[in-house]
Amino acid sequence: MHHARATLREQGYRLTPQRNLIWEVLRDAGRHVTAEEVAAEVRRTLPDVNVSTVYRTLELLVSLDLVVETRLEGVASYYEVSPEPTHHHFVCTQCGMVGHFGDGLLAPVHDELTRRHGFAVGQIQVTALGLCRACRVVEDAVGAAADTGRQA
Amino acid sequence: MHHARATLREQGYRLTPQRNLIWEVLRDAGRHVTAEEVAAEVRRTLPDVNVSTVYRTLELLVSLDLVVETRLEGVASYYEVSPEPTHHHFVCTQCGMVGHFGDGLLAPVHDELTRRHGFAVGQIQVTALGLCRACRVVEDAVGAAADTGRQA
DNA sequence: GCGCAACTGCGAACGAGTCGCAAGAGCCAA
DNA sequence: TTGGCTCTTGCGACTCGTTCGCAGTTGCGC
Ligand SMILES: [Zn+2]
Ligand SMILES: [Zn+2]
Ligand SMILES: [Zn+2]
Ligand SMILES: [Zn+2]
Repeated sequence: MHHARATLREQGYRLTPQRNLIWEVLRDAGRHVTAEEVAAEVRRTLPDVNVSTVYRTLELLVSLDLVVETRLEGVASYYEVSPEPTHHHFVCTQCGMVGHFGDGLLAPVHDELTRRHGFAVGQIQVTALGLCRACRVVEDAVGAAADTGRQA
Repeated sequence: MHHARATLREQGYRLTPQRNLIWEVLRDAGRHVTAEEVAAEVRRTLPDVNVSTVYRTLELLVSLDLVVETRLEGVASYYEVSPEPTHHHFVCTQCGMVGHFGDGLLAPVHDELTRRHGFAVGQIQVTALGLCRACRVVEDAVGAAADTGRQA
């Protein structure tokens, strides 16, 4: 288990029931959750916890490197307990499935930016959008019949 | 120069002053601009053009592959006249400079997703955040003296 | 236990983007 | 040239994720 509580205390932050609970929810979720999802889950125990508290706490946890935030295009940010190795995401535009792949695959990018452009890479955000295996099957089946996918 | 007008007409879309102007602004900008920036520039000529028209037109131009839209984490989308080969961006968090790098560097990612995960990649969004060469120099100079960068 | 700064809840505000609708205007055909 | 059909536009209201200010509450060092 992470030492979120310890880290908070060490840094001089107060240990409140809200923070405790938000951390636990996040840790037990074991997947990518939005702030709203966290709030919903948290409220099953503490019904009066406000979204702003959730946002503030998530921001705090992120600043302490206990949680990582991933913003994918346009939609809500996703939060997850800091995973050991840096990773990136691929998201199925059909069913919403989120998958991971390692940062190592981006080595050529790091290289190019560093060597050719003298750019000091802070973080790289990569999100691949597409269709997961399951949805691809469905798509194929459906696509065989209908193809009126044009919009005026 | 692109044939936006021709393309529009060919596809049966009407050629309105708004669309014309929005296209010109985008083409003459020669860089990444947000919808709001486009709107502001457009209104210097046609003061009554509404944001929704700008959004609708940008969406249309994107659908015709005349313009590409790039969403970077959290902030507004930015638009640019379609560049020849697919490319991605690196953004200086200090001065806002935006650079490009080719899609080829992501080949390993494409491979991994396709082969290992059976994922049909639609598009990949990559944005590297960091410091450009120029800002790195400044940073170094400043960093030597002050280092009270902690927030409570 | 006390007190005060840190924290929370609340509600209002934000900013990007979308939508429905009625008025306006391309474009084609006559 | 003139209809006039339909695509477009402007407008205003709305959404949704997120942030903010403030007044009231509470953790925690004393
Ligand atoms: Zn799927
Ligand atoms: Zn993840
Ligand atoms: Zn810079
Ligand atoms: Zn670009």
